[in-house]
Amino acid sequence: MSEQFSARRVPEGKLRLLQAALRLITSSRSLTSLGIRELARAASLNPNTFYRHFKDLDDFGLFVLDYVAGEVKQQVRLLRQQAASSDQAARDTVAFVYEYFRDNPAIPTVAVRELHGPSAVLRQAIDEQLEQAAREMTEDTVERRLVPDIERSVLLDIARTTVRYMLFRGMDYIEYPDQQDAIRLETVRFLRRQYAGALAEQVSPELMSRLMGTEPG
Amino acid sequence: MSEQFSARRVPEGKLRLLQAALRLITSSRSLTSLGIRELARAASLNPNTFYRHFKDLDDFGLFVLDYVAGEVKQQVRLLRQQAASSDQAARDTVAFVYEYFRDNPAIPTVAVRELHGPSAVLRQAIDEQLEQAAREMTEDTVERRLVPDIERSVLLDIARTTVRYMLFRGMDYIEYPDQQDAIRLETVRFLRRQYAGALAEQVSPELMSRLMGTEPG
DNA sequence: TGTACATCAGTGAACGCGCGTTCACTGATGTAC
DNA sequence: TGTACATCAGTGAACGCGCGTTCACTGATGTAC
Repeated sequence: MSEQFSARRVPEGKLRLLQAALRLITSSRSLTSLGIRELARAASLNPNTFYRHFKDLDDFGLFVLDYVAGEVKQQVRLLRQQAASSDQAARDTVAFVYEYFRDNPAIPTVAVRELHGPSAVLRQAIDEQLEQAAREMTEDTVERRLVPDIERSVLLDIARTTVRYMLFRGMDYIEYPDQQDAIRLETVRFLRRQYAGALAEQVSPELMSRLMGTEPG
Repeated sequence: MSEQFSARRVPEGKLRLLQAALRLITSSRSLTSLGIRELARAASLNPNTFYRHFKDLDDFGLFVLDYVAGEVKQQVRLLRQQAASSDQAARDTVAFVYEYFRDNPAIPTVAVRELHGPSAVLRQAIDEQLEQAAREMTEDTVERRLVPDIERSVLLDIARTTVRYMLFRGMDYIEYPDQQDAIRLETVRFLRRQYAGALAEQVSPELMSRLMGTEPG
């Protein structure tokens, strides 16, 4: 029903190329290394159809990334709604994200591969996405008072690290299904350790400094 | 002088191909996506010379990785010698590693790109390298009593995370020279926060748990 | 409501090019006697 | 010590193939009057 409108707006071929890219990425290719003919073949289309919708592969790459960003944004909204309605523990949030990765493996895969990949344009696009995710996570932590009394800049710092941590752990989560419990557990421990450390340093920075052989700050 | 022996053993062409690969990787390519003719061209060699030394590109990839691993091993030995002779702070260790990355950008680049890249063989090889680095770091921390009273398994966990953290921050360190001070500082903070967190949790795990909404562990 | 025309999303054939790989050859170095 | 031969590291030409890209065409959908 509602398909009628959206399906008419986005042409069949464009959609098929997008889906083919996501499939190819998941089965161990990197977005940057895909070819036009390879994509067309995987989408059962004439190679030429590519040019009906995209200028070149960079153009296509950004389109795929845009789609992925949209999906993630939607998922984050969902996550925050759930978090607001119940008092969800960090553990559940972690589980939620990893389950999402497992069900949509193309998303963390493309992110992790292009984050340090050869294309500067894609790198920056991914970086902005991660920065936004970190900001959302910080907001969330503050609003829900999960960890009181930690400076906002420190929270943001932790969020940035955590987002990247979960991204690369997400790849393990997808690849080794038998380790999923362990990965979730380690992730929660990582998060706790970070917040605990931030708290401890606020309580007695000079003790920590002596311990680590560095100046406070 | 000492060159005579090693230079005779490793043929000119093989060396030139290796160097070409490191150069190409640094200037924004990924090891997996290099071509035989591309390598030969960059090394000013006949394409066919490649086959005198390598079976195929996978074979070559492993050779490059072996070389990189050797370089890193040597560097780690150097680092530990320096650390043993002076009582070097974490800050200096961090600086040392980042300077090394900046002077040898191909090393972190190839590691970060192939760690989650399409080739399972290379992924595993990199993973083993990182695991070894984490073990060395843990050894070091214990021997030098940098952070007393933290369980060894927790130290290893922190080391693993730190190695990966420094790898991807290393990419920023190379790419944005004006942010080098900031990156070093953030890295030290990250390290401190981890150790501080581990300590805090050992001191009062139940407080932390209540704070984070998770069971201890 | 019907008709004429434009636009859009697709196909198919063809192009020139760079790729990986093979074969035949060369000159230098190492080894046996 | 000299000579004959094998091995090694390189070159050059040629192959067939898949690639990106272009041109000409088609049928369906949207729009103007």
